[in-house]
This record gives sequence, structure tokens and C-alpha cells, in this order.
Amino acid sequence: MKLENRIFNADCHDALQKIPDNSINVIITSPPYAQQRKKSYDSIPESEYVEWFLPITKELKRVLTDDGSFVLNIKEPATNGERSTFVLELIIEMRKQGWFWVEEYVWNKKNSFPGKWPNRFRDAWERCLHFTKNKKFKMNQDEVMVPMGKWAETRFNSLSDEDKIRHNSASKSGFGRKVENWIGRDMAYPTNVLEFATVCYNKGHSAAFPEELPEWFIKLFSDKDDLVLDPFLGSGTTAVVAKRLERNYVGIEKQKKYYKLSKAYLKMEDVENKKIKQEMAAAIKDARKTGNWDGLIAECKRISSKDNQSLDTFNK
Amino acid sequence: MKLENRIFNADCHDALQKIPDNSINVIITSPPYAQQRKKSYDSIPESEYVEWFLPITKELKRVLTDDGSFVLNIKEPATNGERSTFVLELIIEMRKQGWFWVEEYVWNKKNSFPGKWPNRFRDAWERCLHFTKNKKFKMNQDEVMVPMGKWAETRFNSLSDEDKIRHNSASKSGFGRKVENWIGRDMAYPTNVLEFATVCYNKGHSAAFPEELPEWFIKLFSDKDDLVLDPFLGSGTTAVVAKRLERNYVGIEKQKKYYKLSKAYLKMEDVENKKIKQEMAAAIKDARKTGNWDGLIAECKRISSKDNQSLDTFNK
DNA sequence: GTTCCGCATGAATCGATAG
DNA sequence: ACTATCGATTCATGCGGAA
Repeated sequence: MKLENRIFNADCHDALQKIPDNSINVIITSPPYAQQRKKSYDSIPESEYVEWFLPITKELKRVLTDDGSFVLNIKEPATNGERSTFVLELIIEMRKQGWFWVEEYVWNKKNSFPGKWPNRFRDAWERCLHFTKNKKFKMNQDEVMVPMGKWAETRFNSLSDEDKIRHNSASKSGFGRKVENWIGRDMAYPTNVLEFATVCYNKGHSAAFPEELPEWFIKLFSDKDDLVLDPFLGSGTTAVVAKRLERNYVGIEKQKKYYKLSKAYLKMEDVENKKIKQEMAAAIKDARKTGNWDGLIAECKRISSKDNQSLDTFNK
Repeated sequence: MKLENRIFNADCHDALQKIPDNSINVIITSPPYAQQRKKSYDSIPESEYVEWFLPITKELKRVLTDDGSFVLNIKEPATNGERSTFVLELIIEMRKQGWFWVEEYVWNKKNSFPGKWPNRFRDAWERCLHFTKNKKFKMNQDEVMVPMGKWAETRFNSLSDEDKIRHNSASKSGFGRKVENWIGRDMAYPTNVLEFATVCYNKGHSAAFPEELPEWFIKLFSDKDDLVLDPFLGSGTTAVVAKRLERNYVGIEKQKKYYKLSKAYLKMEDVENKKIKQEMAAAIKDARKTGNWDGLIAECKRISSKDNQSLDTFNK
């Protein structure tokens, strides 16, 4: 059975069995967080977290290609006045499994959750742990270069959208080449501190991380047509971004609700017409509001078929 | 013997014996980094780092007051293609010693050291690990509040440097009061991500961290006249800042060179006259350049005596 | 059509209260 | 003494209605 562009609605460890060895180029995920108090459906107690996760990382190592990367977005909560140590323990244990702990990127969340406590400030960062199977791996550093310095930044902002499009589409013309050179001079490689804002529900949906995060790592650690896996897909951000970047995706999500949500968002990626896209977004928002997920995918298909019609009409 | 405002030129663990129990309010330090290859005078091999550091943290716990804080600025290097795990192990072991691991602050180094490697980007952050002896401790959150939000940010950017100074010094004028009110309304508590630029050698000296870093933690975790310890004083940044903030300091530094440098910088804090201050800075710079440290302290005393004279003259 | 303001919304954490 | 639930605190962001 074809693996590419599938979402499994199953337990993570079970579904991983169906994925062959050395087949995934990048794994990006944000696993369910450990929580001491709430014993909700998908929450693992802190004390059992490492023990629970290690069999999964073992499978992830098996399915990853030799030059592939595994990016683990995680942050230990503060309970009883101090930070938990299970993430530290996890890193140490994963190295014993044979993983290379290449780097720890910091995701600096510009809009962190508010609050005030006597012993700490707001938590504004999460770990993005970068693991590989080998010392050498695929890394396309040029894909994530950033504008350098203030001057370059303002110049970029002052470019009209049309200018940018013109540059992209006409990169082989004299004009295009000129801008290209100029950009090359004023772009710098980023650091291991990433600055993205978190997503809020009012933007349409909430997710563990904003699209920029998987986008950055997918560009960096994979090529076009490569295969991207998110073993805890959630609302589907990783798959949606992978699709948009012309990579293939595989997703695993245990909860039916999020499974359907992912399918809906992926369907929305196919839609070209702006109004129809908005209509689909409204349907998703409605399902979130009412908690009625059953009809969502059918509804999305119905709406999306209108897009095809409108395209057909347009083509005539 | 008086403990306050002394610098010990001695081995860290030895000197700590002389410090009584529960006498230090804040400990801030950046210990010598582990290095795999170089076996220089003050470098500890990675494999022995935890084992070497734990007896010291045990003493630090002894000398710290019950409501005191220990801030450990550290970052594991990347060797052989991956990050070392000794910092993670250190945290776990320190908890076994009875430390509370309250928080991990990230120091985001805005101007990080340049460089390019095939498997990683520039390292732009370091850990500032916050440990305490108890769940409750001293924390003066209001001392480190920051301007809030986008609007305030742009306002601050549009103010010239002089305007900022004028606001600070003339807070009772009409202009000042207005801005003051506005600031009072628009100050927010910071997050656990700190943004300080690194210090450059051309600023006069190199140090493990910029003055802003100990300043932030000293303000946050101590009151006026409290006692601040840096067991690996280096060029004396922590002591200088503590003195400036009207705290008392204790420093320990093994290397004669850095011991003398610290004394020189502390002497410079006493000098009021700008020109004489510059003269002393030049003498320090000269000692760094020539490597001739023997006469430095005497020279600083000689220069500083001129300051007293000039003050006397001024007073007449 | 713009710009501007009000408002709801977060992978949060602590202390108090209740059982 | 230990666990479970609840209220209070707080701020960057984007949406929607208003001017």
C-alpha cells in the first residue's frame, strides 16, 4: 500500500510498524506533553514519560533514512515549583539508543502565555531538539537564509508584492539576476534561536506550533519530493506545510477529532478559489465550535467540489 | 576576617571553605567550560566535568541563604558532531544534592560569534540555570520590568538616546512626568528569554557575559546590601556590577592574571573623574596587551590617588 | 476601502480550598 | 499529609465592528 500522503488514524507505535525501514527523510513532531494533574485522553504522567516515549523513538530511528533528521519540539512544564527533568533524561536515553543529539534549537515564542507567579516569569521558549542517525546528514542551509541587518530588512519591506513575484519568476532575466545578486549579498545564515509567534484559536485554529516552525525545518532538512513524517500530527500543521512545500507527508493521529481536522485542512490546501476556501474554513470553525466532527470531511469534499466546478467554468 | 567585598586568589573549592553557612544571598557564575582537546590550565575534560563540579555545588548550597538563588550560566559545546550531555547530567545530579531546579532562562545572544559549519548554525544562546535551596525564595520582579507591546516598542525606538536619558534624569518635568505615566501603564514583566548582546574585546575587555546579565539577576534575586558571590570571577564582571548596585560582593579566582584584572576593574569603579577613568582603562588595556600584570594593581592605585586629589581640589 | 479600537484567546502556573 | 479542582493572574495577536 502506498505510504505517501496518508494519514493514519491509529496509535502512534502501532502505525509506525507499517512504515518500512529507512523510508522517512524528516520527522517533525510535538508529542503530547506530560501533565501531572490532568489525566486527559492523550496525556502521559511525567513519571512515565520517558518509558512511554523510548519505544516510539526506537521505531522512529528505524524508519528514518541514514541522512535524515528528527526534530522534537518539546518543553517540560513547571510543577511544584520547579521544572521537570524528564526531557533531560529523554535526551540521555535517546543517545543510548544510538541517536546523535546534533543540536538544541530554541523556539523563542514572541507571544507567550500570560500570567504572573511569585517564583517565575512567563515561559517564552521551547526546545526543538535535533537528532540524527549519523554524523553526516542532509542540511540545505541556503534554504533558510534570513535578511541581514536593519537596512536589508527595510529594503525587503519596501519591495512591492509584484516586485517580489517578478524577481521570482524572472530570475534568469537581467533584472532578476541583479536583484538575486543583491539578495545574496545581504542574506545571512540564521542562528539556532528561532523567533516565531504562537498561533491562536482566533486565527482559525490552534496548534502546538505555528506553520513557520515545520516550514523552517522541512526546508532545511529535506528536498522536494522527500517524505515528511509527523507521528503526533494533531491538527495537521506538519502535513499541510509539507504538502505546500511539495514534499510528501505521512501523519499519525490517534484522536478521531484531530484526524478529521487534519484531513479537512489538507483538503483546503487543494482549493484555489478564495471564497470557497473561506467557506471551508467556516465549516471547520463550526465543527470546532459545535463539537460535531462526523460530517466534516463530507462537507469539505462537497465544498471543494464546487471549486473544481468553478475552475472548469473558468477554463471554458 | 571580614568576608564582604573580598576577592580570593585561590582554588574555588578551597576558598569556599572559608565562607560560613547561609551567608550568601545570590551566586552568579560562569564556570570554566569543558573542553575535550585542550588541556589548558583551567579547562576540565568533558568526561570529568560533573564529577569535578558537584563538590563545588555542594559547598555553594551550604553557603547560600535559605531564600537565596544560584544562577549558573553555562552552555555545552558541540564536539564530534553533537552536543555534550554533561550539563543535563549536572542538573539531574544537582537535584539529587537537594537543589531546586526552578527555571532555565535562555540568554539569547544578539550578536553571536560568526562561523559556518555543515551540520549546525551559529550558537546564539546559553543556559542560565536557576537553582534554589527551597521552594520559596527572594524575587524582586518589579526591578526588571520592561516596556510593553508593539506600540511602546516603536515609541522607544523613535526616541533618541538623549531623549531616553532626559526622561530618566528629568522625570519630574512636564515632559518627563507624562512619559513616566505612560511607562507606568505600559510596563510588563519580562519572560524567561533574556536578550543581551555579547561583549566584544574592543569594549575594553572580554568576559564570559555582559554586565547586563549579572545586573538583571542581582536586581531580581537580591536587595541592597545583600552579599553576591561569584566563585569563578574571571575578569570581575559580577563583582563590579554588584558594587555598582550597592550590593556587597565576594569573588574567587584561581588565575593570578584574572585576579589582578578584577581588582583593577573594581578600583576603576571608585574613580569619579572621567579622564582618570580613561587613564586607568588604558593601563588595563596595556597590561592585557603586554601580558605584564605584575605592576597593574600598584599602577591603578597610583592613578586612582590622583582622582582623590582632584576631588579634594574640587571640594575646596 | 482604510485605520483604529475592543475583545476573545491561548501546550501556563500557583495558591487556596475542599475532600 | 496528599490529591483534585478552581480562581486569579497576564499580554501578544488577529478578528470584527466602528468611524
